[in-house]
Amino acid sequence: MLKFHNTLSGQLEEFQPLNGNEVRLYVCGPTVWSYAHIGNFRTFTFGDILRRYLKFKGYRLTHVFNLTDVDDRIINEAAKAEKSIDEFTAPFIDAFWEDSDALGIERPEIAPRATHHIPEMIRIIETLLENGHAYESEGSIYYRISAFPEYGKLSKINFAGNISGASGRVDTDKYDKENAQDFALWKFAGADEATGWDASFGRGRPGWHIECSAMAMKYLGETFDIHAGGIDLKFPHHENEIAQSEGASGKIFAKYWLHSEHLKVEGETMSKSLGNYFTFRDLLAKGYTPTAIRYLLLSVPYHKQLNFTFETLDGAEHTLERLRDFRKRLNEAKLSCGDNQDLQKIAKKSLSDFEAAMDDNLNSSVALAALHNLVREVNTSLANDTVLTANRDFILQTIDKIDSVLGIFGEEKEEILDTEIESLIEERQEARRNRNFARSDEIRDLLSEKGIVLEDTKDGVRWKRK
RNA sequence: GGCGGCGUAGCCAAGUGGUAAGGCAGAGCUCUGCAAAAGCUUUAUUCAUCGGUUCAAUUCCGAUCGCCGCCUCCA
Repeated sequence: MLKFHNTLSGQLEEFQPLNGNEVRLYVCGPTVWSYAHIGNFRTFTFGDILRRYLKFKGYRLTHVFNLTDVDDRIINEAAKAEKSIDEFTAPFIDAFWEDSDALGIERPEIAPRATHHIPEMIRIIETLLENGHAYESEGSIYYRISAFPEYGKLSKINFAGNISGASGRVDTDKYDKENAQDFALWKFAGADEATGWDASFGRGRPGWHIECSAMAMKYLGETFDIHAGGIDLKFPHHENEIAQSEGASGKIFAKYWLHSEHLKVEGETMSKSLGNYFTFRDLLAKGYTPTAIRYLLLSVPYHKQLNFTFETLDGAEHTLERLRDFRKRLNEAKLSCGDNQDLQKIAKKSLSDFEAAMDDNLNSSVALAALHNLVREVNTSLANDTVLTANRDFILQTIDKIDSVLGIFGEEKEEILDTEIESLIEERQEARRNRNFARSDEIRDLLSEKGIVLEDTKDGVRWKRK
């Protein structure tokens, strides 16, 4: 039975879709004003695990993942670069999908962009103006918190206990708002401003939160199943999405709210000033592989902070090598016909352990442990020659099922060596048969320089790339 | 000032009122002509500290120390 920790209730809840076997999922995507960092990708990897696990459970999925391609930062940066918004964001959008694909993050069914949904946002704002949930002030449109008594139900923020502007970010004098907590739905844009859209209530640009309300409701309906995103979006972004959407529709916006915790780097907040800020691309440039990064990102349950360290990332590289070696070895092993019932049981248990772990609010740590236990057991059996042909098929199927969610094994590709290397390996085997170890060691060193590692096993020589 | 989370072996970590998953690193072993690689085994009398509740606490309660986050830029 699949259970999620629902931020809305603050409790672990059994997951029950609103409509039969169909799940409608919205995950907040990136603001495409620069390259996404590994913290961003922790959340997006979580979204991917959520998506894949829902499919694993047999649900039919509509997954919407937005790209925020308009906000003040983008407008300013684009202006600085003397580019249009589209020109400015295009390379970052391309880069984002490139990174995302490399990390094995499945493409969502729908990936809408804010700039393509301005009319939808305008319509919601019109509705909110009509029903008294919004008001105009100095050309901008604000949401009237006092018209939505449930405001705060997601983040559970006690506004009474707060010092106004405790974070130093609230500039209450800047806008003429009825209430300091009221937030902008539409920001006035004067005729001199390059970026603006015309609306019945005046020219301007959308506030940050309205895009998600508009795109979620357009593609998933006024009420849908799951809304997910990073913990920092809980307030104000998601709180405001709820206020806007429910204020306009009068219906519950999303049934389950899932939030992923942040990652830290070497125990500290990731920040540019600390010099521990890494984009996905930074890590690739350091020689790390996308799957190891993915492994690290999913090795800790999404709802707990993850401490990213390079020691762990090095470890993840090795762990993945072990997993891939395992699958390859199992595939290539010379087995006798038959079916070892003990091993079948072990494989079945691993799969059920995996599922039980994921059912428990996506506990990926325990899910990985189930996989590792299977690998260890089968390795032992391989060494004892107790793996039989039927076991291999079943174990490989089990691995495939688990990996349909984790996505860490990668494609099993037939690697081909060039003939020069192949003949060197053959020459070394010949030298070894003739006990010409000087020559065989020489060849081994030569191959090592070429990045080929040899493994002398009792079944012959195996090779792999470093 | 308000609110939330965390502190488990060298590192990353899961976890539960009944005595500590998993991965990496380390060590030992197997294999090997020797290596390497690979595989296996092993690694916390103990879960920040101090009290309390309990037959029993890492797990519940309280205090203390330390770390992280949110309180209208944020994944």
